[in-house]
Amino acid sequence: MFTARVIEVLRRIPRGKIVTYGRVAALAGNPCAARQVVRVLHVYSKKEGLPWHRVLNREGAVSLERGHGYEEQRALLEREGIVFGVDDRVDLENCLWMPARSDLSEIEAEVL
DNA sequence: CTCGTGACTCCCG
DNA sequence: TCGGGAGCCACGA
Repeated sequence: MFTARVIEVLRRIPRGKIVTYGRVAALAGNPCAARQVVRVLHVYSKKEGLPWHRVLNREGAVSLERGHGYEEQRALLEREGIVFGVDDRVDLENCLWMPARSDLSEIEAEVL
C-alpha cells in the first residue's frame, strides 16, 4: 500500500534533514503522487506522530500559508538546526535527506 | 464505478 | 521572473 510506504519513509527522516513531497512520493514508489503525500500527512501525521514539519516543497520552502501553520513548521525546523535563508528557503544541497539503501530495504520489510 | 480532494509540480505565455 | 492552468493520483464517501 502506497500510504503505508509513505508513512514508513516519513518515519525515517532524521532530525535536521528534510525531504520534498515529490521525493517522499518517489521513495514510496510513485514519483507522480506528491499530492498523495499531502493527504497522508493530513490523515496520519497526528495519529502516527509523523515528523510532518520535515516535508517541504520543491523549492525548499514551507508550503503552508502564514497564519495557518507556516510559523509553527518553520519554528520546528529551526529548532532542529535547519536554517532558512533570506528568501525563506532552506539549502536543499545540505538539508535534503538522502536515504541509504539500508533505509529503503527497511521500508520494504516494514510494509510487506 | 464515479467523484472530490489536496501542505504538489510541470509547463507555457 | 511570475502567475495561471493543467496534469497526476491514492483513497474514502
